Amino acid sequence: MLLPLPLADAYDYKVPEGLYVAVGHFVIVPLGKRETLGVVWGEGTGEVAVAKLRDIIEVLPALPMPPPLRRFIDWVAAYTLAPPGAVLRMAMSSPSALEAPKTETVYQPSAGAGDTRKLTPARRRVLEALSGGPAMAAAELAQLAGVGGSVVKSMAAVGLLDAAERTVRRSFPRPDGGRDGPTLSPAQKAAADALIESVKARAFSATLLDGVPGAGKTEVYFEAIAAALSIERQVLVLLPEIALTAQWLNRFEDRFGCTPAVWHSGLTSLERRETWRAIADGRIGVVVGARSALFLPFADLGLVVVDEEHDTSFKQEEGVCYNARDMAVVRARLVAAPIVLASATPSLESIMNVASGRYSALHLPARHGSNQLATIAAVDLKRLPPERGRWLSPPVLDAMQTALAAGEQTLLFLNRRGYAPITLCRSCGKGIECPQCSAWLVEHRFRRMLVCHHCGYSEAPATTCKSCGAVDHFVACGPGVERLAEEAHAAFPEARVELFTSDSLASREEATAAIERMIAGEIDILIGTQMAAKGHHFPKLTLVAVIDADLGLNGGDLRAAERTFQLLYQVAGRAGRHERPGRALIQTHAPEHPVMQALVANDRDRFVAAELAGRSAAGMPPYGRLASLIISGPDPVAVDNVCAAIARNVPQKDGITVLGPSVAPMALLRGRHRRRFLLKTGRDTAVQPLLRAWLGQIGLPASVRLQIDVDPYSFL
DNA sequence: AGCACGCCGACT
DNA sequence: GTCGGCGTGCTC
Repeated sequence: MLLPLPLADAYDYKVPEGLYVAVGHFVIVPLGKRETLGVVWGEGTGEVAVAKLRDIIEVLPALPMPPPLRRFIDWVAAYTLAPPGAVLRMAMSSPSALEAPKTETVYQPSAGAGDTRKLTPARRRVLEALSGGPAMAAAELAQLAGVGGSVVKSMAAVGLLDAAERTVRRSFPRPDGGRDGPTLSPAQKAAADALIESVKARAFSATLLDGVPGAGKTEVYFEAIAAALSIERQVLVLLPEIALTAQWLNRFEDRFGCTPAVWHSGLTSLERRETWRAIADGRIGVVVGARSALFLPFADLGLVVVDEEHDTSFKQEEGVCYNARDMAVVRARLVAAPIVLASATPSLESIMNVASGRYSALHLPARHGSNQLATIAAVDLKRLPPERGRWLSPPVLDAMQTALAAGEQTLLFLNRRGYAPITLCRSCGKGIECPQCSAWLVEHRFRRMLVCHHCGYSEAPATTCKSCGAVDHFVACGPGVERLAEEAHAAFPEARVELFTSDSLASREEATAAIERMIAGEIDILIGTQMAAKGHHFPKLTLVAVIDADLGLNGGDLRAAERTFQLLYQVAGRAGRHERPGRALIQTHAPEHPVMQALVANDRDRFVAAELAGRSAAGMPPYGRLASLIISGPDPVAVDNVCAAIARNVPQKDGITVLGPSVAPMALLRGRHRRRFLLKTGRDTAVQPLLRAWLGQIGLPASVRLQIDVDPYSFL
């Protein structure tokens, strides 16, 4: 029995006499003093004395967990070294879906109701209302026939109507794969045909769908979705949470006649339950969701699509550390279905997988005429700096002026929430820090708060410095989006300026409304964090200015250059996607940096080649493998003791390097002191057995946690 | 993850 | 005197 708890192993239970239990059944079992849900995982281990075993209480009236999902959970647990129960937990996110669905009583004419002449007019109308149609609930039937509820009841009592119980289920519209799609370019058509073939093959295959922004990747994989629908198999589309927008759903609806089922953290428990059930019994054809949708109990999954496959938000870094893009490939393999990975800037991992033949690739060239890529230019901040205390350089201000005069829109991109990233005391020079993390508190001027972006701690802005007692000596340092909005207002008082960040737009609805205002041309200057960079089409947007392109490049992160390139390439792709030519201006202190050079030359291949060469030389992914261990706890001494024990057992083998223990980036997070080890191996070394052997014996005091992250992404 | 057990500060 | 804070440990 696997319980959805972070226990090391499955638990054994007895099957009471007369209870039928099979592998995959959802059950309720006793655990200590409480009862918990579980899934029958196998015959039992026999490791616990039979006398100690307790009885299964109940088998739940739900469809058993499909075998491929069980195998997937085991696979993910083994790969990530997470307890299997912790992975199961992600696959049981809607426990109420396992309970018996609600039923209602519905009525049909009985066999003996043939002769209607002797009936009262009211009774006759009831039978007419039912004639030829489906059975109906009493209230609905009474209303349709224009009679009181008692008429229906009495007819049932005298045998004119047969009563039956029917489960109440939310209905989901079925996307129609048979509708005509848009006219595809020859290249799109060829790619779509290849994907349709792989769907029809009902076998595992992985395909990278690679094309510049606006090349029409979505239309191409929509054809694969249509093919899966036509053979009655289910489709899972994974999108970064941020890209699951009304715009995407509208495109889907235009193609398939209805919106797909969605799965994300914002669903109500009712929506989760109904969606979960309909996926399990196959009534839902297409689910689009964030990474957690990987663990849904598909009855017959026939196609997986991961859009924006390079996006770092697919990587979960808390609890069970996994990359949904990589696990999606495994999920597809276990159900023998094709997977499509789509991106304008594929990850180096995927590019390598294509080179090695594990994935095939389909390339979409830019479509002539309709979508020209923006011209990209770097602005050298050393030569053309903004005024002191300002962040918009003269070339950017000029371009904004021109765009405004032409009635066109500008996007100012800055990946920094709040007013200013640091608040310093001019008297003693100290910055205001979070008490629980090694991070600066960020001023949010509109909310009148200082906020830690790592743990959520906040405090009211004070006038007195905690370090030196100076009064009113604080000064905001550096730019945040709020400050940029202030500057844009000052420079263009007549322009309509709006902020687009997770702070200014509290809900999905507000974000949608802001996007609509932008599309309608009601905004002249949009100022946003990466929320604004992903997945939107703004037809009147012709200028994108990247305020601080160097932001992602500092900090010694392995993937910094790759991430910066992907983000800036995406942002630049926002400009001029319709008839008007777009411009992207990238403010940087390092115009000579290979990332900037590749961007300006619009040469992705050159960037990829340079980056791959560097990774290869360093033995880093995708040429080598990494695992990170984070040891954390409130007491630094206890943390160091555990680190010492881990360091004593470091595996000694050729081709294995262990770095650490070192103070982890974010040395203090939510009040926990953090240390880190980094394990580096060759590409064909399996790191899991190594880590198991190494860390298996280490005893951990309860307050110290060891988190293993196989294939870490950010090193922060 | 719960839920209990257990050992030290402010209260009816 | 106790009510209760959450650190530690166990659950087939």
